[in-house]
Amino acid sequence: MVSWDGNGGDGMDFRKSIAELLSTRTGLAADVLAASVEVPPDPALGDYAFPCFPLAKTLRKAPPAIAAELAAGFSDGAAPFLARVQAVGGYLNFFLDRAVFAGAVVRDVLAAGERLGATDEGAGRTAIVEYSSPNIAKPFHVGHAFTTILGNSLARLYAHLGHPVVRMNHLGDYGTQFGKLIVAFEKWGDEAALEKDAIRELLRIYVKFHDEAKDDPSLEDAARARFVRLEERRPEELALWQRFRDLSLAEFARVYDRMGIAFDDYSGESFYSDKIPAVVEMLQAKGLLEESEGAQIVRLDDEKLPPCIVLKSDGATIYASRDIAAVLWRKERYGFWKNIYVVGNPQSLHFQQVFAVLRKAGYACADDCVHVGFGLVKFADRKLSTRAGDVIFLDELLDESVAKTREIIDRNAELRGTDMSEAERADVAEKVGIGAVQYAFLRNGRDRDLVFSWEEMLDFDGETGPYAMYTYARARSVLRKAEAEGAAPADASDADLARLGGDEEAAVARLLYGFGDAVRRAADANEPYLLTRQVAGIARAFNKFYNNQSILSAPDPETRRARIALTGAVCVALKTGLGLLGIAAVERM
RNA sequence: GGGCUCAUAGCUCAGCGGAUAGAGCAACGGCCUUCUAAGCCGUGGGUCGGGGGUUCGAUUCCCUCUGGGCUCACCA
Repeated sequence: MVSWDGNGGDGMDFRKSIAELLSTRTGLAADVLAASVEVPPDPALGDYAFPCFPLAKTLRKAPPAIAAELAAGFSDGAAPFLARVQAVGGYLNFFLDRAVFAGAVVRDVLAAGERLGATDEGAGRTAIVEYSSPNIAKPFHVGHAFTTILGNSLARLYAHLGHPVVRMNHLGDYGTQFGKLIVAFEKWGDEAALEKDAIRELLRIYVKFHDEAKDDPSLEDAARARFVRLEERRPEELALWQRFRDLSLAEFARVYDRMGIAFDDYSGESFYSDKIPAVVEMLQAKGLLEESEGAQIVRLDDEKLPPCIVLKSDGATIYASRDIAAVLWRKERYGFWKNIYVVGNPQSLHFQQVFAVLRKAGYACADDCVHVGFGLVKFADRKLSTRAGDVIFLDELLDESVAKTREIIDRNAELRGTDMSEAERADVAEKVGIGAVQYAFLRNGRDRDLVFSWEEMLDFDGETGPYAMYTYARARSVLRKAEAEGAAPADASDADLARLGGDEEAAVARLLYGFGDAVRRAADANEPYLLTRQVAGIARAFNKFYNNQSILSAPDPETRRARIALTGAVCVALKTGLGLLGIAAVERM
């Protein structure tokens, strides 16, 4: 029997077992063979396949002949987990014993529970994930959704793999813009409006400032002067800055709470500001700094990158110097294994420069810094623009989605005659509506630009967040009925589980089996969509099973117990998978 | 102009060098006296941007061209 590790580790590896069987028959190294063992495009062709084409040259035989010969070497009982081995063309196809396979998968998924796919391989290796990082006093719009949702999922994935995780929100809470806000608030600020809706009020006076500054350049000077005083930590300026920051954070927190997102560290730009002089000194001491056009720069010609500006010609710091200081501080504070930046693709060059400067300065940790970029969120016909007022607040988007969900819930409740309370309807609408938005950002690879469309965002048909959540709710509904009749997933015996040999059941089992691998691949590539697809696949396979087979009215008690167990395993996988994407599961919808 | 990135069905996108290129949406046709129809089943739909090359085999790797997007010093 194949060794089996229900926690999703490397134990239950049929590919490896097959490679070992092939190794004894061909004399080739098992790990080399494992690399070429693949999964056929159609399950009817088998569960695994070994292409014999590469052997043709060394064996001086036609691939189909090699496949046929190898197949003959696999007599019945070559391995207990194999039902049969068949040569088709140049391929050697392996069929797993379905009942053994499905039964083993279901048993182990149920045993793993919410630890499905979890490992402790990351123990002692801290992963820092920097994400969201909004600017204080600016609207939190859909453009911020990508980094926030993506980063949240990555943090959860790393934690699932055993890494200590530090979730960092690198707030944009410093700079001349605060001088502007201080000037603008003293001139035109509205106390009541600030208390009521801080960001809208701050945005209003910020826009007002720019309008007025066109006719009155002295405003810009005043703003610079106030920022200098802020840097000197004068009480008056510091108090206003602190207030703007606190009020903004409180508003951000509302959105974060709704999405189940939290941070361990809110050290933003202001925090690193006093750590920059030491960095400049260090670069100077290492002879890396150079003056050019009045600015202090580090040349990166040998890295084939444009020079990195560390100090502006007026001596002020710039975001590159802040980010360099941040890496060094984080290394000292957390001793990170990986320092991950979930920041849009347009900043790719910036991070290359920052990492290159650190490398030149001799810091090995530069190689542990990773920029995880992603595409822009834009409208079909134009860019998202704060200035043009073309923003959709993330809150508004969530509200729309929740409202749409609520309509569907009410309609369905009437149709089905269910007894959902007002409180439950509200709770479910909130979770499903928000899950739909989160899912939309995790459905595809992160590199592509995401064209925002209300229509698509609020379409809950097909492969969407609500689809996966609906499937879970449906499966839970079956289990509740089973429980009411005294049956539970854990009741199934090995003999019962041997009944899971049908096409639909095997398809579900295959996808459940791939769960752990999907989690690891998603983390390795920093691509949560790899897990999203696995979750969607499990949901689709279960729906197909659900529509074609009876669970509670199965033909016999053994099959019924087995199918209840399978349904339980699907619930475990869906809830765990959605959780890793940052999406809540609901019991009814 | 340099760099990065993308180009696959009408639309949005998957596709670790391997079998007949897949999914969802949209379109069309079916399925609620039986476990939730936000579901399931079926049909149609493709010169994988163009051209070379490597390979037993290329949507996948290399080169080149075309066309988008982002970026290239004092905003982040």
